[in-house]
Amino acid sequence: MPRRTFHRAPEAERRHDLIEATLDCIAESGLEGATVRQIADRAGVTPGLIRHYFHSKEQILQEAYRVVIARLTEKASRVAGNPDERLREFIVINLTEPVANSRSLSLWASFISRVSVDPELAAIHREGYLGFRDALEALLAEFLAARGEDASPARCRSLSIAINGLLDGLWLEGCLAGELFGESELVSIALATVEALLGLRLTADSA
Amino acid sequence: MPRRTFHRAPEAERRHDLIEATLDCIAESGLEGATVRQIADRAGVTPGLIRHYFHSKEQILQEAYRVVIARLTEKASRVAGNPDERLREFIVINLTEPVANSRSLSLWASFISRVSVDPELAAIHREGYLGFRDALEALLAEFLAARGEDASPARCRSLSIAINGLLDGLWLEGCLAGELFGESELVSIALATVEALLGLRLTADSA
DNA sequence: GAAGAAATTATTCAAGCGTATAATAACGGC
DNA sequence: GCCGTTATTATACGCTTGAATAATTTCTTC
Repeated sequence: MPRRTFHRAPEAERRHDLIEATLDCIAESGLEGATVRQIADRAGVTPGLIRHYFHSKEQILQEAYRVVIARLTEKASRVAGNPDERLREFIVINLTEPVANSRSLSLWASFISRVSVDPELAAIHREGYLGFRDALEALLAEFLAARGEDASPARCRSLSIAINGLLDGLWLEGCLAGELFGESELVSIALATVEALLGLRLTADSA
Repeated sequence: MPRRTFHRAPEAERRHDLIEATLDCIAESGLEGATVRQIADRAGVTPGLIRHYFHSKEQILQEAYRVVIARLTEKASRVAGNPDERLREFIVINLTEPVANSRSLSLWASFISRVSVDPELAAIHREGYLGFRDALEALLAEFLAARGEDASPARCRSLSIAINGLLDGLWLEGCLAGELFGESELVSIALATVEALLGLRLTADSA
């Protein structure tokens, strides 16, 4: 019985493939479906190889979580334009594809359920979360200042907590049961709510 | 070696104890920590007994999820008083103990991550979720009507989606990192946001 | 093209899993 | 106070899990 043939891949590529395979497994059948054997299978390698690149299964899960968080936050950190457009864009991005879809939620929820158990995951989580809220707070401060409104730290903090909560909640609902909402209904609701909260219009064309 | 002694418990009590033990295990170490043996251990019985009361491990998890959802929603469904007070109370309840704490989140997140995998859990979830949103929508309609405001179905729907999202998100943040927020800070923020959204004050003393 | 390094496979292990079945002890009815 | 019912324990089975180790193939370098 001949050994199966294989090719040696660059370390970065192999690690990337293994993490992608891990995410696929989790998205498809949850954390308990992400066994070393399943992951290896999907990546087209044998189980032993995983432990050649990662100390343990825990470690590959941690690195996979970093990737998930990065994808959930990177898009939003790259908004461009004037303060109006940036704030508006931030809201839209977080409530539409590819940030908002059922796969994202599956991944997020799977990891969240381990955050309270695994301190390492908790650290990764907090870092991503605080970064997200800080970005939103900066956006708000900038926006309010440009409009000549009160941009005091206390107010920005309150507003960013509220808007962050709103976005989280709507994102969750949209991912969980997107078919219950009309096309871009959640985006409209989010924009209207933020406008009511700020007492200002978010013009789409304020260039 | 003598057999260990035991006492025969009424069916309802034993089922209740087994489900509580299941929730304890999940809250403490996640779904993968809730093994038949661990659950039995914590309930002070032997593993075999679990299958005397539940067809399978899947079934005990489903019933445990029903309990979790019931606890997250039952408190809010029992608000009393005039429309003002009821809406206000609904908000407060959902952002304070015992609905909002890290244990609730652990349980919720553990199950949510299985909702996309197990159709039976998905059904249980949807039922609880829709009930919650309907309750909120009814509360809103009542409140707006009492104030003589526009209480059209379309408006109530939009508002309830927004407020539901806000509450979900703030609940999540509070549970995940309660120490980042001041005492009742999230409640204040939620109330202020809802007031801005409705364009009305939620007086605490409008009896 | 031979040699050496190391990436990859193959195989094995002990532990833990959910489940099944048989033995037994507790309790209610008589 | 015995007796039948059945809740509960005890034991065992087959399977999967994460991990460890040894064998082998690939690729680079000279």
